[in-house]
Amino acid sequence: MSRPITKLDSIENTAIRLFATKGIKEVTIKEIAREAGCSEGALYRHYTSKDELAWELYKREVEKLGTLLSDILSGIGTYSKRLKQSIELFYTFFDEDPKKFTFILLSEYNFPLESKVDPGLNPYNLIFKFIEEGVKAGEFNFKDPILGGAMIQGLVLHPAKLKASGRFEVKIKEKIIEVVEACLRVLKAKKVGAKERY
Amino acid sequence: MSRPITKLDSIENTAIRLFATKGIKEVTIKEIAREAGCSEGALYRHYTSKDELAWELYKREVEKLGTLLSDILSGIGTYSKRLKQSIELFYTFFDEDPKKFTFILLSEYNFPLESKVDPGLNPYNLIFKFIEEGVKAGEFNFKDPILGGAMIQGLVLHPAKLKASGRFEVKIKEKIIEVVEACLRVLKAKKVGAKERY
Amino acid sequence: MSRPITKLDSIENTAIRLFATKGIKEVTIKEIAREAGCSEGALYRHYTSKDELAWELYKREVEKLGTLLSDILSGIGTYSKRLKQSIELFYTFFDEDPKKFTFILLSEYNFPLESKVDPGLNPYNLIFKFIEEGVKAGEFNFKDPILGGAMIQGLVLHPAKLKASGRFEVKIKEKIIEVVEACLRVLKAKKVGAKERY
Amino acid sequence: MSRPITKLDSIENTAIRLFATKGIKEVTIKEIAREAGCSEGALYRHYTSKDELAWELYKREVEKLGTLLSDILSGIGTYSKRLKQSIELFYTFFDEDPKKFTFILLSEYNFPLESKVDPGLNPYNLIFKFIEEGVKAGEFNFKDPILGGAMIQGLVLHPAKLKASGRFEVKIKEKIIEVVEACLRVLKAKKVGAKERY
DNA sequence: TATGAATGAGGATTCATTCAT
DNA sequence: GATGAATGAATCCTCATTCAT
Repeated sequence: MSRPITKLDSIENTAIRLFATKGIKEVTIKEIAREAGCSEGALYRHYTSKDELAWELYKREVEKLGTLLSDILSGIGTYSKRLKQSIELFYTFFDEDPKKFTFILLSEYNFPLESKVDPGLNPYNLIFKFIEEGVKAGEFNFKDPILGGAMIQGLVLHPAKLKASGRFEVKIKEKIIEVVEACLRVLKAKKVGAKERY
Repeated sequence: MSRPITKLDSIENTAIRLFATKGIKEVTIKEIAREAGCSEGALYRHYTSKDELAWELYKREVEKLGTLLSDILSGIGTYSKRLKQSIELFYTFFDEDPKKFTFILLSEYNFPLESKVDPGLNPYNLIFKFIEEGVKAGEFNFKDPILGGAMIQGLVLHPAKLKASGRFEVKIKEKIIEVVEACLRVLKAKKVGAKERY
Repeated sequence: MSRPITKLDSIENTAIRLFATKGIKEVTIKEIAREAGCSEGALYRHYTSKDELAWELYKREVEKLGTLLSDILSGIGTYSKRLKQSIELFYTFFDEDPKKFTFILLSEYNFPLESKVDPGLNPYNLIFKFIEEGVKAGEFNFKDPILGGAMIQGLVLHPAKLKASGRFEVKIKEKIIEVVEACLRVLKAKKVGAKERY
Repeated sequence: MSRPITKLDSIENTAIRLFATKGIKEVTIKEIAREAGCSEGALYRHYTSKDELAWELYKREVEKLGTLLSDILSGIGTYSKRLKQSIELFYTFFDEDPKKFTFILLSEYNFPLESKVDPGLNPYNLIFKFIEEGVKAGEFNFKDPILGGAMIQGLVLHPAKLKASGRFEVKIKEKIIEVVEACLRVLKAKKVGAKERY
């Protein structure tokens, strides 16, 4: 299903792997063509430029993730349960290809501001909306849902990013429970008196 | 105080601003020279290459932040208090120059692996060590301090990063209390039964 | 036969002509490209750098000459005869392209010391070996064959070099007999009493 | 006498040493200034450009050698004796500074054709004239004195050049007698029958 | 007068893109 | 359609020369 079947698949798999591993600027058309086993000119049959190629592949992967995420977040069950399923999704995605994961989740800034992923499939948007709904539904207890969403995103993604960069040696999937618990503490816990805290 | 005073200051301020805004690869020597109001050759009086320029500026800024952070984390008071002060530091630093902040905290991967910031001033290292100590001291209650550190880092930095990218419209400093509380919930809260959670 | 046939031939003929005429450092890639009627980038399809281009052309020409010389020197006939044939070879080679001739025979010092022509095709080496053999065989009568070889080399090449530099107006091939005779006098003549000489 | 006394001397000695060792193009003004212990600007007080500096130093050294050579060649004694003295002069000059020697005697082609050493002090010219006179005087027996001069020049200089390039391991001064004898054989010996030769 | 920072034209090289085959 | 040689603009960097101090 995810194996290269056509020549186009092969090009795209090669390209996204290279982009994710080395960064867009560091990958040359020649290199993609060589590793994909096609000519340089062939790439221009499907994409009008290297930048478009990078953007389209990025967008597709983001939206692929966004589709899965959307299915989970709009599913049934408590918000907490769906949050947990989302984190499992992220970390599964991460384990399949850590470099690609960070490319997808951390390189939006590589593209021009006018390039936009479908907002209904933008993982960040989806999480914001989800947290907001959870708060409205009374399951999450958080004053500023946007801030909450941002924090949850960082809390979940940063350990993966550190691992991908080689600075954090763990099996990321073994940490799912702890990460989920941390999220829920952030989102659900009753306020504690300031005195108690410091 | 933060205004360019000498020509070298001007070059460096310009360069780091451009690097932070567009990414290192996207900035040309010509562009730095033009915006700094000097010749291209002048850059090579102080730095042997564009890459060295980028690395030195990056390293300097990281270590500047690391020094301040180290002072706070090794200071007196409870771990919670010092954590709060650290977050205030980050968000102050962020407000001074949001683009620079994300450049400093998110671009280590732009540099060759052998380039290393002084480990005693590496903000990530410092936070890991601090959380670990807090756990040992019994003030933080967390099984895996490395994971805890990674989550805290993401939780604090991601809202700032989103703001810098224009996707999150808040005054980041107004959120300090909420962010601190979230961190403490992650690090201190008693375990809750699984049943209660989902 | 010596006309450019392919584009690569044209590049190489142009390059070696320019290198020989002006010196490697004085020739620019732009200039080679313009005179060869191709783009600058085209040069890099065949050679990884200007220096490699220069070295490869130099090496090829030296070894071409070395091959012909080797055939002659290892041929049949007296040493004197083979010496004569060698000088005919040099001067024929010279007449084809005087600038190239001096480039080949006088520019070894332009290249890094670790760059080495195949020693079995190095004209200087070949001549040294030949003179040494001629002395051993008793046909040449010379105490120090290395010195003898060096003198013979200078004696033969210097007239050509002067002519190439425009300071010596003769048909170099018309001088073959005189040059051969001079060589043989150096290599064969009985010693003369010192008194008689001065 | 040849020690640096003034700052200008120091600059010039440094410059010619560097030019002779590395080649003109490979030497930078900065390098000369640094090694001579003066500023870059200072060089322009005495010379209008680097090329002029190189040319003036070259010219001076050639003419210095030319002056000594002229004294010898126009001196008294047989032509053979004066030839011997000339060779002693060359090899003494060589031993003092082999790199400079080759620079002086083999780099005329580095300069524009319109740059000319005083013809009365040009070593090549002097030798040509000397051989010609020796032939006219009946002491040398050579049909084409220009060719003879060219051969003698090569015969004498080439061993030195090889030594300077590291390809010929001898004490060059110990070879004076053999070189002189070789020259005289070239210039004086009676013709030998062709039959006898080959 | 001496300095050396600053200049900027010029050089080698890269690489996205085109297009003849 | 597919190829990959050719293009040449754009990039980093060098260094002779100038000139403010």
